Amino acid sequence: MRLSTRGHYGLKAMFDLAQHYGTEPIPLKTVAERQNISENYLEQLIATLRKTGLVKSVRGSQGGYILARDPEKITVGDIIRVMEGPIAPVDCVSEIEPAECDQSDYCITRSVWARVRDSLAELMDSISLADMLRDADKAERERRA
Amino acid sequence: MRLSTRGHYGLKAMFDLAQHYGTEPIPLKTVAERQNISENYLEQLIATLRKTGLVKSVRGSQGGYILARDPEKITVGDIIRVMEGPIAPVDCVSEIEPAECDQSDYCITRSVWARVRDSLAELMDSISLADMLRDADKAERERRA
DNA sequence: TTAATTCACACTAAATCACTCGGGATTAAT
DNA sequence: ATTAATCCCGAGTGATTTAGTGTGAATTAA
Repeated sequence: MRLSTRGHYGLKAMFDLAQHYGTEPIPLKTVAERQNISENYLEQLIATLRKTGLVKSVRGSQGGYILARDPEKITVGDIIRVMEGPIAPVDCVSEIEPAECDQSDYCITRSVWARVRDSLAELMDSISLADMLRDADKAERERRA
Repeated sequence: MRLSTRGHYGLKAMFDLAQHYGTEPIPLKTVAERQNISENYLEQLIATLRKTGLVKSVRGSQGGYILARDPEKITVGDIIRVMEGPIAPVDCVSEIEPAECDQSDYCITRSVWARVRDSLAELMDSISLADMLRDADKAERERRA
């Protein structure tokens, strides 16, 4: 039950952009340095985020990336689905196009994985980037207190 | 967020043994055929289950495998931890020995994955093989009705 | 014109996955 | 005592995925 670095880094990068939402575009290099991710690799990952409409790019000097919409309207689930594919502990309970399975009618393990899938999806869909910003703020205040 | 076949097949095999708990030992061949898993491969997997004390084996002719304890006392979480390792969407929130991370103090994405881990663990620990047997029973009755 | 940047695409070493295979050890049944 | 059924063990393997690197072209602000 692990995420690959795609999802892991993807969320980090999106959170970084959320922390600078509303300002100038952030160059990838900056995000990569701040989040400690290989720039070349992150370039590939953010291409996915751009193609699926989660971020927008500004080309040329002084360019960079910005969130495509308000942090309130982007959830962890959105990002993970884009970076890792549909939520599916096993193929036969994929959110989209569940794989055929010889015994799907009476397979009880399948229903366990469906519950796991739903629980994962519900949790990840309930956390927005804005929620994370608020948590970061709170943690920051507590650290200073 | 996928399980490998280790966890998937592991649970299937354990559920199969649960369905025959209290009778003679079940030969691996039978489990493999019923669950549609390669016998050679399942042999490897069940070795893990035996070494960690979830099943017991009876060697020799008429031998096979039996659950090491009551289905009520074995949870999906027990099986998945044995087959897939500690629950950990990302290494820095592993249930055991979380990997060091340069920014663990203030990393908000980390706290997201900790919540995901806890939610996964709570759900999987709450489902026992006995629960699954009851569900199977219920489904069976409904199918006949 | 230059420097900073995104964008596209090809490549790759290492790890993991999902097995197969061969053969030895143990034991019930005959 | 022999046979057949079974567990047990370790080695090997092809395919896929992972986590990158590298090269160079296109775009644009300064």
